[in-house]
Order: sequence, then C-alpha cells, then structure tokens
Amino acid sequence: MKYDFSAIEAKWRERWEKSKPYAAVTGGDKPKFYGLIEFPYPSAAGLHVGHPRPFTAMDIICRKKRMQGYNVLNPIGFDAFGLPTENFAIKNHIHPAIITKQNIENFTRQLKMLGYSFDWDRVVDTTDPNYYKWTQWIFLQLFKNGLAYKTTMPVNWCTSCKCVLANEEVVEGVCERCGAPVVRREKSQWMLGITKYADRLIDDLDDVDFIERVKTQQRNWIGRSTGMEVTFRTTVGDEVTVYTTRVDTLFGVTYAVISPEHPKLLEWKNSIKNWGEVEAYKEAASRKSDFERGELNKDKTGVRLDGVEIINPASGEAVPMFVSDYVLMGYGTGIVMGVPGHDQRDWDFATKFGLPIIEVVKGGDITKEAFTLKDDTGIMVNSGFLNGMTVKDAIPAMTQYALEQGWGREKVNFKLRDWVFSRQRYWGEPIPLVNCPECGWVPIPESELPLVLPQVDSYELTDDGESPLSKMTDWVNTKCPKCGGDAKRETDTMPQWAGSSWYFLRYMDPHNDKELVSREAEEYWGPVDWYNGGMEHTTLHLLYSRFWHKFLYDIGVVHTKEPYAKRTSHGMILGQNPHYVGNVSTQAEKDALIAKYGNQALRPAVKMSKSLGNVVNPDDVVKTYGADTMRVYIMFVGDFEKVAVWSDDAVKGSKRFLDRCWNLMDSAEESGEISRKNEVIIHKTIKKVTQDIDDLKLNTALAALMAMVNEFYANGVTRGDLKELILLLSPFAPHIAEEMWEITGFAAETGKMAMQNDWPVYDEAKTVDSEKEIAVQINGKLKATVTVPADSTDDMMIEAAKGNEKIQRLMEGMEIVRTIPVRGKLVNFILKPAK
RNA sequence: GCCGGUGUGGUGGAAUAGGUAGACACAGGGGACUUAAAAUCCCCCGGCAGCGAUGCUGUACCGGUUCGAGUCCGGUCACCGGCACCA
Repeated sequence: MKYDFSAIEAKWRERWEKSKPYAAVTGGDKPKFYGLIEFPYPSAAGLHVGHPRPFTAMDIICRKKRMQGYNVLNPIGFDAFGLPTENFAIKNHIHPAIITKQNIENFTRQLKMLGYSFDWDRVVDTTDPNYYKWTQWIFLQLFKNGLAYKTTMPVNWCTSCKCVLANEEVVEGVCERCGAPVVRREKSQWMLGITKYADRLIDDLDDVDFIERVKTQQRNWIGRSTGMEVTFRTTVGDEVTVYTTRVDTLFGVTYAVISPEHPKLLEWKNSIKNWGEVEAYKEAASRKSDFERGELNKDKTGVRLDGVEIINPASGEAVPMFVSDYVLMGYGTGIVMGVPGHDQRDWDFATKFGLPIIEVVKGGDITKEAFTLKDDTGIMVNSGFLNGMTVKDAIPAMTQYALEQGWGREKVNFKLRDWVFSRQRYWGEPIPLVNCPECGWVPIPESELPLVLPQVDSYELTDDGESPLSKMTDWVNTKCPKCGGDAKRETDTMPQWAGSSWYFLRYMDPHNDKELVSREAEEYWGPVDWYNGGMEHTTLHLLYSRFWHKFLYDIGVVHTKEPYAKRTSHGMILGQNPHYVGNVSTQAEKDALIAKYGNQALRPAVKMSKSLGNVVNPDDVVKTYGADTMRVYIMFVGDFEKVAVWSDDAVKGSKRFLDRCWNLMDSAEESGEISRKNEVIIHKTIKKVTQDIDDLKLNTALAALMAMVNEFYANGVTRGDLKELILLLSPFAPHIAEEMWEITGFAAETGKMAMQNDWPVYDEAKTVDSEKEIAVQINGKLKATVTVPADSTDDMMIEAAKGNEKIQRLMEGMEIVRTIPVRGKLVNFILKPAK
C-alpha cells in the first residue's frame, strides 16, 4: 500500500471541517490550556514559509495538550490594518477592504491546508467593525483616564509627495517612492501614556515565564535609570538642568552639550554671537533621524555657542557649551554635561574639539579612552570633598550635598517614550473623538461605537499631511456630543499596533456584542498560558499589549496583571542566497559576485525576497510532498529559537521518514502488545518526545522518533509498537497518523480519533538499558570505553576500567595520582611516571 | 552607535547541570534487489598519518580557570534581530 498523502490529507481536512474536533468550549472540568501564536498580517503574497514554523510548533503543543486531557483554546485571526494593503490599494485602485477580504480567504485556505487544529469559529479580523468597536472602546477608556493626550511630535515629511512617511518609507534620508529629500516636521499627534506604566512593565517581568532574552530586551528598552537632575547657572543669567546617572563625576565636567531642538537655544538667540552657524547646524540636524544621528556617532559634529557658558555648581567654574545632535531632545532634559574622562561619547567629543579631559576616578588611562567603570575599582581624585572615596560612596555623598545645596534633585528616568498613536492614513481604526471649539476634545458616546471607517473615493495621501479622512467633509463635520454645537471629527487613525494589543482577549469570547470579553470567559481562559512570537516583536507589540492589559486590569475588565504567562520566540526562516560565492567554482566568478553584490555575496543564506527569487511558497511544498512532510520538515530544520535556512533537498528526508513510518504497517505482527525487543526504545522515546515538546525542542523530538523507527526496522514491529509510534507522531503529522490509526484498526477498537486518545505515558524503569558504556580517560583524554551494569557504583566502574586491557597497558610503569569517577559517565585516572 | 543574540564536518544541525564532540538528517561513496532506471533495504562518511590495530588533531580567533571546556571567565573578529510611523 502506498502512502498517498494528497488523498489522505484531503480526507481528514474534510472530516475535521465537518466534525470540528478542535472547537474550544468555555468551562468544564478539564484543566484549560490557552496556546497563542501571533496572528498574521494577511499580505497579498499569501502565507510565507516563515509562518508555518511558529504555527506548527504551537499546533504540536496544543495537540499534545489535548491528548493529555486539557481543554485547549488554539485560535487564529488576522491583523489586517496596515500600510502594505493601503499602498497596494492606492497603486491598484482597489478598496483596501476588498483586498483584505481576498487575502484573508487565501490565508485561510493555506492554513487549513496545513492541518492546524485552530478553532475556526473564533476567527477575529481587526478590520471588522464588530472587532474594532472594542479597540475604539479601549481607546476611549484610555482617554477618559487621562492616558491619551495630544502633543507636537516630529514626523517624516516628504518634500515632494507632501505627506507624512513611516520610518520604513524613508531610505537614507529620501522618500522611498519619489526619492525627494525627507525632513522632520512638527505635527500634533495623539499619544498614549505608556511611561506611566514603565515601573510596572519592568517589575512584573519577575512574575512571568518569558525567555530571558525577551525580559532583558524589554528591561533595556524601558531603560530605567536612577540619577539626578542638576541645575547649572549660565553666564547669561538663567539656569539649565541636566540629567546624569554619574553625579560623582561632577568635578570632571569640562563642557555641556544642548540638543539642536532645545527651546533654550531660541531664548539665547541674542546672546549667541555665532547664531548663524548655530542655526545652520539646527537645520542640518532636522534632516536626520535619531537613528542616523546615532549611526554617525563616531564622527561627532557640533558648534560651540559663542556667548553662553554654564557654571559648574560643584567647582564654581564656567565651562563652554556646544550644540550637537548626539544629544537627543527626547531623553533626559535635552542637555548633557560633558565628562570626557568617564564617558566614551563625551571623550570622543572632547578629543575632537580639543577640550580638556579631567580624571576624577582613578583606574583607567584617560589619555587613551574614557574610564567608565562604576564599581569599587575606582577612587575619586581631583574632586574636592569626594577625594579618596570609591565611586559607590561618592554617588550618595554628592547626591546628599547637591540636595542640601538645592541645585540637585533625585530623578528616575526611562528611555521608554510615550506611544505615538496617530497615523495620517486611511486604513486604520478611526479615533472616536470630536473636536469642539467650545468643549475641546470630546469622546463620542459609547453607544455610537463602532465609529465606522467611512467609504472614501480616494484613500490617496493628501497634500497637506492630513489623513485621507479629512477630505470627507460630510463625515468630518458633526455635532459636539456634549454641547450640540458644530464640531469636527478627528481624522487621524490608529496605528496597526492597536488591534493587536488585545486580540487575545477577543478570542476568548469572539461573538460577544455587549462587552469586549465576558467576565466568565476571561476568568476561565485568561491568562494566555503560552505565547510564541518573533523576537522582532519584543519591544513594541509585546510591550504595547502588556501595557493595554495592565490598563484593562486597572479598570476591572481583566482579572490578571499580565496577559501572557509564558513567552517563547522562534527564529526566522531564511532562503538560499542566489548570489552566494560558494555557488560558483572559479575565483574569477567569485570576484565578479563580490564586485557586484559586495558583502551580500558572502552570505550563504539571506532573507527571502521576491527580488532574489528565493521565496518558497508553502502551496508548492504541500503539493509535492504533502502538509505532513511540510510540518515535519519545518520542525526538523533546526533549533526553533535560531534562524534556519530552507533547503529543498532536505525536505525529502522528512518525506522519507513518513514513508518509513507508513511502510512499517506492511510487516507489523498482529499482536496489540508492545514487543519485548522494542520496549526500552519505546519508553525512552515517549519520555524524550514528551519532554522535548514541553521544552520546544521539536527537532530533537523528531530525531528521537526517527531513531525509534530505525530501531523498529532493525527489530521488527508489532501492531502494539506501531500504536505508540502513531500516537507520538500525531501532533507532528496529524493526517498520516489518523489514517494509520484507522488502517491498523485502533480507530475501530477504541472508537476514538487518535488525537482524542490518551498521550502515551512512559514507565521510568523501562527507559533504562541494563548496561551502560562508560568512558575511561587517562589524564583527561579518552583512551577506552567499558560496558558496566547501569547501576554500577563508583568502585565497580573503577574496577571495570582497570580491567580493560588497553588501560592496563597504558598504566604500566605509572603511578595513579588521582581517580575521578563520574557515575554513569566515566572514570578519569590521573597518572604520573612511577619512581 | 546603542540593546539583544549567534558562530560545531561538504550541508542542516545534536550534545540535560563542565564529563566519550558530530545524535538525527541532507549530499556523497559502496553493496543488495532489478534486464535497466527510480523507489526500497544494508554499510561507510571531520582532518592528517597508517594496509590495519591505532596515534595525533579538531567546536570562529587569542588567552585563562579545571583532573576534564563546544559548554564557564576575559579579550578579539564575523554575522543576525531590534532601534519607537514595517508587521
């Protein structure tokens, strides 16, 4: 009998569609498990081979949990607002809603093709008014609680298209579309006060099971630092404040730097003798993004303010002041004190501008580089009353002094900035606010939600930088909900992050038209037990959704402080690089590739992209090898957390493995019992596969299954042996497992589909071989192996090792200095020549 | 630049807590079956030396800790992800 994957997969797809074995039911006696993957953005290109990696992994986890008796929620949805769809719509003159609908249909077909055990009755779509009604509702609660406010923020402005651009649309300072220069322009924007939650977003990380690099990256992104704001008098009679975490180095200040956007500069206009030069610098800085400023960090630029100096409150000395774009307006106070001896950026700047570098902490060589260590290795010098103290003691001492003198105050700072929540775009949730000349910003009544995104004739960008909605005068002009007077609607829309900040709650109760989620459903399913997603979402989506969830907790909508109990992350799937130098043999060809593609030619694997022609379409793989092979391959390809390279050749190995599983049915003995020969390997494999799935080591789980199959071929199998294989295989390759379950007669015997059956349980006693091979080392080097009973004591192992012929030979004329036995592993003899 | 990560055969990757490096695969080589090919089944497969037993060497590079380091520590290099309006 041949393994006809396409017939088998079509058969089971249809059965699952009809009988809905994966529909989740809220409530019941079983323990619950909520497994979540980041919902996809339904792009026109369809599912990418990158998607199946996390999806298959979570599907395996959920299928195993079901088999272990859990009530599982394994939902899917679509994060469908966003730029690519909008740009596609503009280009092709099709409404984004139509494109979105088509794309979702295509994604749905592909996801069903891959046999995921999603609950298809709980699909959410962020662009559905019944969904975004609640996104808008949450925004209104944020507004009512003072967490949404308007402020002026710089935006990217294309001088030719006359529109606001996303950072992504700005490439090397010019507009991606037209190539015209992009400048920074101030624009009034809605902001969300995520910084008010900064402490809780850091502190509550202690209570969740996130992989460590996710926690670290979030902590660093929030960037909490405790320091001091120090007030300096200026030589023009006013004051400025700087923020520093190194108040101990105050005696080492030799200059100060102000950000080009700082309002103080304008106040000093008349005192600055070289204003023309300063103004030109401000203008040049406005063309760079924060990122570009940082990138050019090595070559620092700046202009000295001629006429304004600041007075060091500790030493009483006046030092020069510069304007430079390495100081960002958005962090601290927008002015920094320069301590070149003990901060590398300051050192670079001082070196370039020939400023004095004073050593105030001993321990480094400040003629070569800044000495930045903050531990006990440094002793204060050249620092007045601090001399002789360690840095650790100097910080509180100087803090105390500054507080007494009244020119310093303690301050906790965060790198985290508030969330820019406005987009001057069409394809997003309308912001449900009305601007009334009398009453200011007024929320629309909740009974009027959803505020539906109106149909527009043109969703093209406007040339005044406003959202396309601003052209809809009928829609824009409205009455103030408060006073009834003429008023205008907000025409900005929300960012795509909005809909994805709470979707996991909607899955719990997707059809509720009274609340965003019922208390009953939320208390039953919440929190998400396991959330897997990409590392690239760690600092934005993951943080934003934690923020919203904490807010919803504060207003009593949800019962847990954190949305996700556990977070793991997967690596990207890369494609083969068609321009890789390893693909050609002659040096001339290699040189040609390097000349043409530069460093790009040195990488065997790169991100898949249409232009490189290395995109793999899951449809093709499924057609050639089947969905089960696709699932097995994408799990077997490598460590789930690391990047992996797609290989068409290697897919065959996964297909071959499934063929080998299938073909075992031809030779299986009738007995329904586990055979004696295979007992140990079966129990070992059950243990390994069970643990590996829990640890997200799907590649080694499959390797263990392959090893078991290899042993089955060597030993022969019974129907009972096959039963265990089918059950272990079913989360990975559900279609073939179901079919084999039916053919081998277990479906008829048990009356159950495989995935509703019990997950195999191992007997620890049966997972160990009776004998074990241990290593015998001499001076730490492997010289022989000996086989000993598995439960051997140290003495028995040493005895056996000494009994080995080769070891005896090597020990001749030597003296044993030391013997190191490691139970079950090895014996190491340390020898020296005998006297 | 800043933050987070990675580096192991021809290739993808294994190696719980420092304890036999290369599991499991792909590619390659050999054999069986076959008129033949495909498929399938079995064997070999880091490098150097050797007919062989075996010896030496080997986890990006330099150094350290240890009886013992792919794993821990210090430094260097290369690459990948993120950097707030891409999702």
